Amino acid sequence: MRDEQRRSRKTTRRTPEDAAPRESNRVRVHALLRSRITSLELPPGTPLSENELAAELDVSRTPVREALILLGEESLVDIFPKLGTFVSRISVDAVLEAQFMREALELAALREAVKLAEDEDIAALRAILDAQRAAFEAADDDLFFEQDEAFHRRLMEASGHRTLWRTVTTAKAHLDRARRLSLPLPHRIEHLIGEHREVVDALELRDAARAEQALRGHLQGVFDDIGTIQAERPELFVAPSELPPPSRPRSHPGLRP
Amino acid sequence: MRDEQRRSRKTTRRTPEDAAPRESNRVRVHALLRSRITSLELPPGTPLSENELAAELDVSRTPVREALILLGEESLVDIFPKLGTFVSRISVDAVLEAQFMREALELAALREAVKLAEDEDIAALRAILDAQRAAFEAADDDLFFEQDEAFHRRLMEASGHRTLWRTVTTAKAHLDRARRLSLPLPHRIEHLIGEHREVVDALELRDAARAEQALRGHLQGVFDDIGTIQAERPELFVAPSELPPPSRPRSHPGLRP
DNA sequence: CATACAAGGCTTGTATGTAAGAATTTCCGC
DNA sequence: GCGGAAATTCTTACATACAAGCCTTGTATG
Repeated sequence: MRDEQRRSRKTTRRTPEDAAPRESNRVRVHALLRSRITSLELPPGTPLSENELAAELDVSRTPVREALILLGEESLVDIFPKLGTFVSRISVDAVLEAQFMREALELAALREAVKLAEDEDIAALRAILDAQRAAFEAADDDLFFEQDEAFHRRLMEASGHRTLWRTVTTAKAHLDRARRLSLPLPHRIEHLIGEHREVVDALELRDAARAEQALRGHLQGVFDDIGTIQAERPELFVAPSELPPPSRPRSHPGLRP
Repeated sequence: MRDEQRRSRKTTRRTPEDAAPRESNRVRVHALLRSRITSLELPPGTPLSENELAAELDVSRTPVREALILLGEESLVDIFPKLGTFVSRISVDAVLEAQFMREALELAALREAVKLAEDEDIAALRAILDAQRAAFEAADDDLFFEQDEAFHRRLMEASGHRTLWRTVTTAKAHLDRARRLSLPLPHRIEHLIGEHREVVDALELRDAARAEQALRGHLQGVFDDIGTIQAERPELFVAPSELPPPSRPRSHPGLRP
């Protein structure tokens, strides 16, 4: 199984695809697991065994382990030495910090975007808005989330800060997991799109105060939903300053379909 | 951090030493290298070989490698696959982003601290100020830096955001390396202490506007110094959007005394 | 029946071996 | 002397073997 990776290396010639130095297994595994966690395909509490993941993904333990360490650094998994690794439960503390951080960074960027945004930026944002409405009407949750992410990312790019999105992404992870659960509420969705539009409108008019107010309200509104979710799905959360190491179940639900 | 989570198990007995479950080699190596890099003991451009580090630190390559991957994630080292790993040069882009991020987060926290700070917080901050002045008079650069860090950290704690400091720390890393070089300028130092004091004064008076203005000026001033440093020590910097993989020297200067 | 206890199976942490890329050096043909 | 290919030697990426801790569970013993 694992021998397939050894094939096709001795190439003397270089096809255009080869020019891009195939990303490492560690990066791939990290991206894959991250996606599965933030999409709730792997819900909080799920045990993640290095051995099982290595077998499933057909790589050795090494890149899997390295990916898990990185996820642990993002607090997306909890690693208990000699005991096990688990998808982290959603911590109210972590969500609060993430919300604070996101608000501080996105608002600061917005203040600069008001001064710097070009027509091109406005157009790109409006295009994302349209795509998001289309996703809503098609009831495509995944696509809707993608476009939501794209909107905030593009907004930050308009402020000239490109590398900063990475930091926001890390902070967003815990928020996103909770938000996924709130999507079934259909009235929220249309509201979200309207809030996005208001930000763009204010941005186009170079109205810093209004833009800031609109974005702040938007981010706060998203955050408020989380309280509702916690009441409905308490098992996904962990109370502040309490973190019980989950006992190790023999079965690993959710890993194999 | 994540270490104290293992308390309250089925222990029949626990000696005091056992209570602290000896941190892993990976964590130790990571902390050590990070310290050496931010203190400029390992200057930008220094090659870091997994084998050499493992031999020097008397561990295997595995924890060394994992520590390097984490440092790469923080952009403190650049890993070129199959080529080598090097202490990253100071990127003007990265410094700009770090400065922006730090300013956004610390100012947002300060706005909350004005509302929340207790007498105890003010007293702690003033104590740090005294210690910093003492370090200045003793011409102890390392201690001065420690107290500078302690000041900003304590300020953020006063805002109630404890875990956020970790994020700021990551952002600060690049800034700190540059700032280390500017310390020899003695007139700056006294100025810094004065700026710190002004922040505390405004905080005590609950004067949000003045506190914000003082902290913003302080952070900006620190940043301005970096331009001077870059002119004096260009070899430590890398121009924006240019990243030449450094050729691999046969000797590894600076690693062994 | 209850309980102490040891064995086994899981986990992560660490060490080490193997593969393959990239830069330098060497050496051969001319 | 010079050019270029091959050998050398470094590197990281990956695979795997071993060590040590923790939990479950079967079992013997009171």
